[in-house]
Amino acid sequence: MQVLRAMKSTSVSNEKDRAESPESNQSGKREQTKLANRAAILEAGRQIFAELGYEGTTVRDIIRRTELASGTFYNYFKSKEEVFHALHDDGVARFKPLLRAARENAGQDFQAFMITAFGAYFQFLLNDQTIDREMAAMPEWTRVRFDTPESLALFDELKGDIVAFATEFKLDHVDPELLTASCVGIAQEIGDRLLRGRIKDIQAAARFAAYFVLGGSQRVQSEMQA
Amino acid sequence: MQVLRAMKSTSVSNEKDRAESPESNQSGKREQTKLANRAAILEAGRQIFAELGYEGTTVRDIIRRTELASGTFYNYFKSKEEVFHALHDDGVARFKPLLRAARENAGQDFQAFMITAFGAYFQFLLNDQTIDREMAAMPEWTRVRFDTPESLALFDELKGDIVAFATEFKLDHVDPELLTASCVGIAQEIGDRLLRGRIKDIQAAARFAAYFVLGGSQRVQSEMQA
DNA sequence: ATACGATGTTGACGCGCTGTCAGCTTTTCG
DNA sequence: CGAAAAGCTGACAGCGCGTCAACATCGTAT
Repeated sequence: MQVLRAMKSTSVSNEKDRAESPESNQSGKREQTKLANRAAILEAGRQIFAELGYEGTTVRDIIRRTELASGTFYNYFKSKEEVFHALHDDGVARFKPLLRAARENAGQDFQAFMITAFGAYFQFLLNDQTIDREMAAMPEWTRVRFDTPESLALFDELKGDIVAFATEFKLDHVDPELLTASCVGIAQEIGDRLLRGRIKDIQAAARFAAYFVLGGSQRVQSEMQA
Repeated sequence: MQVLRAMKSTSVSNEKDRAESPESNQSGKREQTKLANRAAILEAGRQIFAELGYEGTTVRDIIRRTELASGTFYNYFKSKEEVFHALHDDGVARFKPLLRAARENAGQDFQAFMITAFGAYFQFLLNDQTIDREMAAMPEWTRVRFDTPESLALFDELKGDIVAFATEFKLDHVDPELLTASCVGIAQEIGDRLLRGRIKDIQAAARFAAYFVLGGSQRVQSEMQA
């Protein structure tokens, strides 16, 4: 059963919409169903992953929480991995503007950028319904990490920002690759501890990370040029 | 077929060993077989994981590369996950003495400790036959990360060392939890890039990381007490 | 309104993996 | 040597996987 049929009973919108706004979005019934099905699978996936963990969930678990037949799943995703990637990319996409805002607001102030960026990341991790948040909360020993193209694009953007600031501040002996890697590593590891409650104070963590990176960069610069 | 039987044909040692050294190690035939079987499974696991990736391998793949029957696997491990953990822990156990050596040799020199420790880690990652090395080389988007008790013990040991140095150097406003997290994050992220060839120079990377941590800690100390 | 192709859904199917267990072989020990 | 213990073996039931022929629904031309 397509999910649209199930929703019809509770939903007020129907064919009239199409009559009133004939060329609004893709609002053929077919398109609507596709969107609804995809959304249903993603939502079911989010729930099941949170309950069973990545390893523990099966495509069947996901589809079972849905009104769809098992075969339908494969019209939308190749595997549970692809579902997870989509969920993950959602999170990345929601975070991206926050990073951009941090850069806009910081102007030429490297320190402000770092504090805002780390703060935004930690805040985002803890508050936003990102799939990674759910997963990190699980007490598993075997974790999964995702490097989707979307993630990598975010890293690249971050690297661009960092290079710009590094140039501005004459950090010409600081390898941007290493610097970006360090920032990412720090963010991930501290973020992980925040999610597990080993660390509590987000603002303190953000300031720590920011000062750490600033001090680290400068020290590397002075040591490396010697 | 137990692997011992297979080895017998090429192995010279046999019952005589037991007669000659009756109470050497656990050298009952039974004990020997158990050791050999376990080792065979681990070795097969190492190969298969490297070939198929963590997600891609099945218990059957592992056991098939062995002369054992499928049921026997479960006398030794509960799942492929447990095999992987054992392999991972092997690596951790081999690295531990290197970290200890770094601390011994450094004496009171925090900088020397950091350079040696990071260097040892990167060297170890690239040279030692650790299972993680094999896996990171694979071009997957979905990675797996392991926090075994063994890993966590290593982190704790590292944290102890770091706290000792932090105390020595009056870094009393630097949260040890955050500092350790940062060191681990930096090591992991740079290590990852080394494994994938995005970064080449191990020594430069080690110095970068060490100076970064030193400078970072000091900056945090001075900012936080203000 | 009707009919017809296009599009998407359904669920049963064959295959392979999982973990178990009764039966058997090998080792240990008296 | 013989009996008991240990542990190996492979068949088995259960389940998840991805596919696909049959079917239902939608879009569109007449």
